[in-house]
Amino acid sequence: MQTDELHTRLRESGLRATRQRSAVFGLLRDAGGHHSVDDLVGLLAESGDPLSRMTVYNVVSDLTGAGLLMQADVGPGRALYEASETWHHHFVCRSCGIVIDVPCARSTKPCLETPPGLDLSVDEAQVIYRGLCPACRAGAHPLEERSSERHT
Amino acid sequence: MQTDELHTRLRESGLRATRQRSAVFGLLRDAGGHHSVDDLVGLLAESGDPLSRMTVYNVVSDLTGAGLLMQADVGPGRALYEASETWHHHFVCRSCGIVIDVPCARSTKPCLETPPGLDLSVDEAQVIYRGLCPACRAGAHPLEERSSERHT
DNA sequence: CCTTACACTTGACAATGTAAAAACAACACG
DNA sequence: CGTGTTGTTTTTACATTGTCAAGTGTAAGG
Repeated sequence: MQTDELHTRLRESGLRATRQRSAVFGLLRDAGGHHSVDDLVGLLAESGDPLSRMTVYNVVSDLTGAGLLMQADVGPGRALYEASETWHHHFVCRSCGIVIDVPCARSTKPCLETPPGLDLSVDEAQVIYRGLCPACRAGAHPLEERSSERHT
Repeated sequence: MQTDELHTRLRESGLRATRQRSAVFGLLRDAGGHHSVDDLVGLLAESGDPLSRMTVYNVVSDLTGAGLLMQADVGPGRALYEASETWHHHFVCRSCGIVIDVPCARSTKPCLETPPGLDLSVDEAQVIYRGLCPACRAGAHPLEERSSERHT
């Protein structure tokens, strides 16, 4: 992850290549995973390049609009961002909350269509899988008992 | 939607039948649609039965845990609740933000499985469809221009 | 009725996201 | 290589959403 390559990627996407954008984009690509804005602010401060919270909000918004980042749909609450190249979905553990990427069967978007009869133009369909991760299923993190889930 | 029926539904689900729980449950069933907690607080105040914000948080949490309500996955931000009986997904308009129910092809949960090779026990899969609703596609609400969506 | 466990309320607080204006920097151009 | 324009970053203040803890109230079984 060279500075020059980040610069080029930003310019190619029609954005000005600023130090702050390179820092956020590079961090998300190098660290991988899913990160909230405040998460990124903390990581950047640790790495010796502190950015204001507002700047990180601006940067992730701009980079997401340009397609360089994507917002991970993991339910209500804080927004998570990641730098993956390929479209995929997410598994969220009900017990520990860990987020695990799930490959998408189709490589093109949208990977699912709405049933016929609805006059909706879908350009993207993101799936949230919920359940227990291997560790929690093994009883490693019995933080919350969720017996009596009575969903139909 | 009789008071007695609400009372019975609550008791059947193992919950105490309080005025507040009946009010929230009845409102969501009668009004339909997807509502945030503050939304509900406002509607209840208008209807002459004001409840504290904390109470509404507690009630929707209890009723969701009992399976009487479900949380609608519509992306990061505020949580939305609804009283639908059948499992379904949601379409979210990128322009106006309207949420439209989308029937689920399978009636049993989970309606989607993760690809093989991942050791995950999925009990639920919820899909978020994004795109433009008919009104916005017709140019009725051109609030945001989102040209140059460059997702891979 | 009366008791008791559970629910509701209140007030303060934490976390997350947004708005507006001034200081600053990228980069196209000469 | 300077320089001006335009977009970016920063700061400060604030709005929204959700949580915690302690005290009061009430549903429901005996």
